[in-house]
Amino acid sequence: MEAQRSDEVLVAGELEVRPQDGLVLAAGRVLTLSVREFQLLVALVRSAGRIVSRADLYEMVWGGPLREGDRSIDVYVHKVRVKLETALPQTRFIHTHVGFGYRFAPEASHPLHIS
Amino acid sequence: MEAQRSDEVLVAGELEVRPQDGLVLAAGRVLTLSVREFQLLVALVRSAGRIVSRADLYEMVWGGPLREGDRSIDVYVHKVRVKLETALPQTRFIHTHVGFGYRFAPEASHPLHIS
DNA sequence: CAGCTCTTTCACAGGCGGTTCACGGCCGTA
DNA sequence: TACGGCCGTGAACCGCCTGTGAAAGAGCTG
Repeated sequence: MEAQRSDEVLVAGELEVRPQDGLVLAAGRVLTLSVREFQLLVALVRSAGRIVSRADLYEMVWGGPLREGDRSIDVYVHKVRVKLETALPQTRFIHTHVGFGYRFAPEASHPLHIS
Repeated sequence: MEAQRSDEVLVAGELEVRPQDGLVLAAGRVLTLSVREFQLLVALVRSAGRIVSRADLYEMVWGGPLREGDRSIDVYVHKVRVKLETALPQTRFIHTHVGFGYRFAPEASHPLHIS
């Protein structure tokens, strides 16, 4: 059963998402996202820590099966990344796992140099 | 608390594998593996403690008979070993049994009684 | 209808990953 | 010692996946 979500607040690092209000706060300041961008972010945040396949992500946000050759997800991931990056440059939120999908998790942008 | 049933989690020492999420955690930190590397690791972990022949391993991961002269398994065992070793230097996970195959089991890298 | 924003599609490029090769070390055996 | 099977390992080849800017299409507002 679903949890009571009328006052759901998702927090990830400096990021705060309020699904029912259509509101995103980055370090306390309002982030302006389009509908699709917002839906995608919510889907990712709700799956935080796990890798979500493109097919599942598409199903969650667009509500249908991902068609062959559809790149919408890539484009929107990019758009959301740009906005998150602009607002919180020191943190990376959306991680690509080639062949698997995307994983949402706040991590430092500049981990100690790997040599 | 949330009850998640299909959430199989394989644990071996500091290593944690979540087959359905495509996720591997080493000492709590995300380990990035390619699809093949991940499949191979899952196959090995599911056979933990037993020696698995190359033929069986190939069958499990590649889904077909191992062809004469195919070295893919050796290459991928090496790749996985390198990543596990990098993340958890103090433990050896994949052991070679010459002429038989590989065995997965977390064991200390440096037996202290040998000088 | 005009103009705007949002969404989707297109095209190109770079990088990643799967497979195969090649070389070398180790270990039995003749 | 010489040979051959088995395995470790670095690297090349090449196709596919993903990032990304831009164009085209769809929808909203006045």
